Amino acid sequence: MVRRKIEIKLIEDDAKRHTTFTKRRKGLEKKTKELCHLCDAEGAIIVFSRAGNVYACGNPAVNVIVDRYLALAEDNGGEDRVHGDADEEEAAPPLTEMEKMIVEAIEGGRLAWEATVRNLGLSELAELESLVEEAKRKVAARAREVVASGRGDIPDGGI
Amino acid sequence: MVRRKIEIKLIEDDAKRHTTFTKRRKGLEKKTKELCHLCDAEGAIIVFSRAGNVYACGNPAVNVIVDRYLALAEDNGGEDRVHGDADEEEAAPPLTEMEKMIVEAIEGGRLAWEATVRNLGLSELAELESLVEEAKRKVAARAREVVASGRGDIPDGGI
DNA sequence: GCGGCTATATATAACTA
DNA sequence: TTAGTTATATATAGCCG
Repeated sequence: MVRRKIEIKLIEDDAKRHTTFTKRRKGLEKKTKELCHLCDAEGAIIVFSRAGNVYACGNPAVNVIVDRYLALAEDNGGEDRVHGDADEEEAAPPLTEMEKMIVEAIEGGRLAWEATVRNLGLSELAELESLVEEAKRKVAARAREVVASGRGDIPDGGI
Repeated sequence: MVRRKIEIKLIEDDAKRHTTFTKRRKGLEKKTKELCHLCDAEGAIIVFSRAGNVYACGNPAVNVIVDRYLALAEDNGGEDRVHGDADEEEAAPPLTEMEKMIVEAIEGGRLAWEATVRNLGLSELAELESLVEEAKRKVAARAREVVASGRGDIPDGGI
């Protein structure tokens, strides 16, 4: 894909293969997140390297996606590829409203604390309150950092 | 990515969002397969559209990948120890206490304030800061509410 | 082995049929 | 809608430090 086109076949050289694995895996993760953000979708990617290491990332969480997939797969006989097609858009959201809000709040950078907070108990509230305090400090610190560096743009292609 | 750059934010228009979803999903599937072939890896990608439809593909099979993932996740007490996760790598700063606590307090999912904040520009920071402020007020308000009602449990399952 | 740095190969947003 | 087309934005293979 770049300075020279390559065939999609096993890369024999260990070092090269590992480098490619790392780069492409990161690219996949980035694109997975982009898809979720752009389309209000939820997904996860799980990859096992040849060495057996696991790399997974997902929105809202890999476990959530996996569990839901398994639940549906049972109904479908566990096919390699499940389809639901695109005609009946606007079906019931798979996630609860609260989950969606949290996802949006956190992943999308927009907060919907109202609903989130409403579902917390006393202990969680106390904990969360201090966390919010801390979060505020970090945001402020980062803001100063940005101002100090004289830049107001986004450092890298971050999502 | 093309005739005009777009920001990675929810696409409001239904038709456009769906088109993008389809194209990007296919692109992801293609790249997932390429990664597997190039690096002798095994992986799967699972995506739920907003409508709740599932799209999954993997090598050797989604179920195999999913099962192996779950087996590993169990040994590790969840996905916390799994390599890649949300917005940044494990290589980067480890989870802060704040992150861990928020994760626990809210959903058991994951987020990475540190990484998120690090990728924000000035305007986004300003916005986030005010949101954090607001969140703090709401948490406090809710805390008083809970105390007043003499209960510390969760109102109801939904929202 | 990681983090840049290009030069290309791909992916894909907007458009058209 | 569901496909092609095209012009750009991204991803990334091969190198370096």
